[in-house]
Amino acid sequence: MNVNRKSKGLQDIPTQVKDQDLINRRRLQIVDAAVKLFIDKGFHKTTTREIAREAGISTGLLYEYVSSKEDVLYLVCDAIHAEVEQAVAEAVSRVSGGRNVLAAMIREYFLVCDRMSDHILLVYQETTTLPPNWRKHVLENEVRFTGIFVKTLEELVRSGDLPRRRRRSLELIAHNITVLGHMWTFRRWYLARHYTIADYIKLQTDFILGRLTGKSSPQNTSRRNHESDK
Amino acid sequence: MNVNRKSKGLQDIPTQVKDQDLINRRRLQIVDAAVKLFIDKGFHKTTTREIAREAGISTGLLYEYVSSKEDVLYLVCDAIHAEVEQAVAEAVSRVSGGRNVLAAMIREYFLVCDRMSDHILLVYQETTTLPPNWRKHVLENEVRFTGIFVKTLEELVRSGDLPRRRRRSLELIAHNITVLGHMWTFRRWYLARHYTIADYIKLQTDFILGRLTGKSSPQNTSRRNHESDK
DNA sequence: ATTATCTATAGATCTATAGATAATGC
DNA sequence: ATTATCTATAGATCTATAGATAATGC
Repeated sequence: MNVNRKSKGLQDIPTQVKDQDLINRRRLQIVDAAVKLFIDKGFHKTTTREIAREAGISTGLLYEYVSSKEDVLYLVCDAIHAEVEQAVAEAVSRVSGGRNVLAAMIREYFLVCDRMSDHILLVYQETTTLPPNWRKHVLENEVRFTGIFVKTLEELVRSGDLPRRRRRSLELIAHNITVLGHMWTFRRWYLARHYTIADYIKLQTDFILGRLTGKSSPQNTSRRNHESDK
Repeated sequence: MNVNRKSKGLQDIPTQVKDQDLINRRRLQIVDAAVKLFIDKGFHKTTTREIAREAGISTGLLYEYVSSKEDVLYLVCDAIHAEVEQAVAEAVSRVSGGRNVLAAMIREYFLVCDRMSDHILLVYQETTTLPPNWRKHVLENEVRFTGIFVKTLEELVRSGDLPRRRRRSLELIAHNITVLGHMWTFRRWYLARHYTIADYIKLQTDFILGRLTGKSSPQNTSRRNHESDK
């Protein structure tokens, strides 16, 4: 699985090389190689030599594009975030507005979590390895991402599709949705034995939406009709 | 925070030393030292020398009680699990039976998560570092722990306090509860800025129980009365 | 001439052990 | 005599860099 093409992080890190286009290409090689190795053996057990070899460049050249092994990890985390975010944004843009947006968003998001399990897991495990200021940046990415769900929830409340509730309650629910997606990645070894991703989406959507609408019916399609905007 | 005194793992690892009592004491020293250091700097950045020094023994002696640095990590993970489990079991035993058991359990469990944030986070981050068979053991601990909630949920269904639902649905809810406790540990840096642990417990309990009972009232005390057993 | 790349390795570090010493219990 | 402990270090390894070489563009 490839990483996003235009991550912000690519610009943050100093380099000796002048050609911006070359920098981008090389860093993509490096990130792709590193993602593969880190997923396979973890950050600490991967050597800079291996990263360079996998990326098809020399160890020396690697250090023209990053100044430390941790730089590589930062680029990797940032790229993964960008890819998840883009995949979700894209999937969500396909979702027709109006009622059921939330269920559709959850579905698309969980599917991305399923596809990118290994990547998401990697970020979970290695974020603490980053130097503080970069860790902060990675964590802020998480919060920004959660904001997507906050926004949707607020719109649904405004349109009357969801009952009113406090902002902080909505925000926490957005975090819950995000984390329940991640749960599929870090409990997958167990969950996947008992549930398909489709089962998982179905059950979790019921769990999340059931609460919000105040209904206990397993189907979440039977809310107030609101067909006008489609 | 100290680790549990009688973890199973203490027996699993070979040692040169004969005196079982001494083995237990020394390994506790080692685990306590390692927990502190691992939380502080992570597993990989902690050296065996440091562990030995912090435990008040020589590096050589350390290797009489474990055969590798990873052995130490295993002991640590196992001890943390045991401590969390014991703390929850103890707290739960104080909870009066009948209705609201679940809310009370969630409360006690979340409070343990709050107290043991750093420890739980450590297990999350370093489990993948373990050799496969031990990782498996640690992951099985997680599932067994989740079983506590499954059991409670089943009892509530049986007693009629909760509406009927499929076993696999109950099981997933148990996982959700477990993971939402963990969420407080790995999003704490953000959540704690906006919510106290009391807020968190309140909101999450509403979220979880609201769904189960099919009620949207913020109070979860107003279910079918069932005072007879108290 | 300037920029990009590679080779070879200095320097630092860390795990695990071998062999020496101290403590214990018969 | 046996068990526990310590000191000192072999051996392995890894990151990051210095200096040499190749490619590029004027």
